[in-house]
Amino acid sequence: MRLSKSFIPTLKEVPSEAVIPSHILMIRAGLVRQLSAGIYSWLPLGYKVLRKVMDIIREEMNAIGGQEFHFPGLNPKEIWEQTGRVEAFGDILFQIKNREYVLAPTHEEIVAYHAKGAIVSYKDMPQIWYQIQTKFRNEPRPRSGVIRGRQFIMKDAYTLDRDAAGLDVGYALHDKAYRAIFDRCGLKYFVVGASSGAMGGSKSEEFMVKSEAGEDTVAYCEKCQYAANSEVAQSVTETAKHHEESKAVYEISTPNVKSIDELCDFLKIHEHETAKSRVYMHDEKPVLVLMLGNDEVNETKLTSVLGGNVRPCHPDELKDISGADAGSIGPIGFKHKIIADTLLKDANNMFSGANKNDYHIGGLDLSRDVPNIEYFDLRTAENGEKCIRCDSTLEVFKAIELGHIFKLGTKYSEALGVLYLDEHGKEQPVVMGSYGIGVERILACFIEQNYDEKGLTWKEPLAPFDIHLIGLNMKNALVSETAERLYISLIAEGYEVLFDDRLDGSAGVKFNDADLLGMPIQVIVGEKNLKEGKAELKNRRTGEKTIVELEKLIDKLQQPV
RNA sequence: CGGAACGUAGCGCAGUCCGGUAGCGCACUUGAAUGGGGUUCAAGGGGUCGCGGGUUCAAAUCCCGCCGUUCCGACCA
Repeated sequence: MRLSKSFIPTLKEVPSEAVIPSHILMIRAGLVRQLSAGIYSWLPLGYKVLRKVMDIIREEMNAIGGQEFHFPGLNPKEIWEQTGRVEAFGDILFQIKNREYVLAPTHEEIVAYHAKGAIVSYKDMPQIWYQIQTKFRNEPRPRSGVIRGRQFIMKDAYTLDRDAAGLDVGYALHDKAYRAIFDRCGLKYFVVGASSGAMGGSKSEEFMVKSEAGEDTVAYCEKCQYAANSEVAQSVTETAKHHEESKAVYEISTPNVKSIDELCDFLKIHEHETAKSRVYMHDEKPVLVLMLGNDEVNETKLTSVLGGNVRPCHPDELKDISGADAGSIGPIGFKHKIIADTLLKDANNMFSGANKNDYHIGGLDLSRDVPNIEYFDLRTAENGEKCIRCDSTLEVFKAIELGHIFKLGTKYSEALGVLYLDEHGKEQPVVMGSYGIGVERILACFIEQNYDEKGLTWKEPLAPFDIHLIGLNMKNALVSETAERLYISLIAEGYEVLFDDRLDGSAGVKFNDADLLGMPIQVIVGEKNLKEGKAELKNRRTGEKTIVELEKLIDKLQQPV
């Protein structure tokens, strides 16, 4: 493709609305342009890469027996009401104003709708249905460019099976296909076991890419590949000590001491000699949660331990419940349920709040002084702690969710009446799985992992072009004739070539554009080398330059770099 | 939804405090020079100063309301 005739608007300056590297570079290299918050237009160069990603996805989905559909983005609201998801999605669901339609944020309902009455026998299954299509979600806060948008392209797949065993097979196939897709795209990723969440299924796994721009926090063990969302991640760390001699409880005057740090300073003690108190409302009944030292309560873990609704108490509720304000609350004399983190199990000689403002207690022995205490894992794993599986060191970092595979079960088939007859003539609900990939996120993540100070650094198979051919001074007849000839023969060799044939534009402009656009190989044709019948090859990634005789250029390209 | 910032030419920004006929750099057009790392010179074109209202002889500038964009947080099947 000739640059002189292409719409590839590059930007020298950093657009002010972009913050993360992939977003900045996607705009600067003319891949995308923003239309509105969380809504992007794909420009020709960006869409070319996106098509390559989609082709890889199609190949791998077809390889596991997937059949490609194209479902409508506009859906009748009625179907969404039947599964209760108009309410479940709430404000995230876009609703059309002048007709009873919604813009589909996902397609479980539509898949179930088409399966109903068409998948009627156990002989009709298994089925793998997928599509690559635009989804709409009214995100309250779009961010990070294409990574979190109000409109985005998703590959979503659905399996229809007769039973759980069939679902296991479909699930495993998708796991395999997803690994193949992300491997082929050249991404460094890892797989995280996720909580089943509100979708109502059993097992789910997330495919994640480490990134500062991520919205999930995960704990990861390099050695044994243990990976978990920090909402559920566990770790091994030092427990509170149990001393031989258990002191009696005594009260200490601690004026203006509120935090654990202040208490440790004031009493000259270690943080692991203290038990921090947090009060939550569990279905409108107070619960005291004790944590070791400064550990924070992991509210996801707390909620799954207690069940029901859990929220932190408001500051003005605390005095009524405990007799003291935050900073002086403790287990002794607390009249409601008390639970503690496992690190505190059987701890004694501990310091904690006295349920009396400006007082703390010492000599706390949890098993002696708190009769009905129960212990659970309630803390959040932190960077540098030990892996629960292999005792190696855990790394905790932010990550972007690229894909999610999910065992749905029969929630949608039951709600919409998608039933089949088994070999005994008995009516059964179809068992579903759903599997998503953020197509644009693949591209954004690839860029997050592949760029330098000059710009993008593509590699096969996502590179929009194999070769960026630069004719330096195209007003020079020899240069332009040679470059034109090279352009034709490179294409004849089967390369995808972007040809900078612009008549104006100095060498510096062309070099910088080529580095910004980041094709793997640059072929540079200029007067200097042409005098000796040579041209230059440059490896964009390594910056390595080689001067080659024109006749040998194509041979040289075919050698591994 | 809570907190904060910003909105002036295609892009990046100054001007706003302290009201008085809208500026800079890049990009663009024309001409010339240059031609291996964003080169140089000259001449140009392009702006309802986000929108609406108010104060004033006079508003990009002060006041009120709205909209938009971004960041932090909450939310995230």
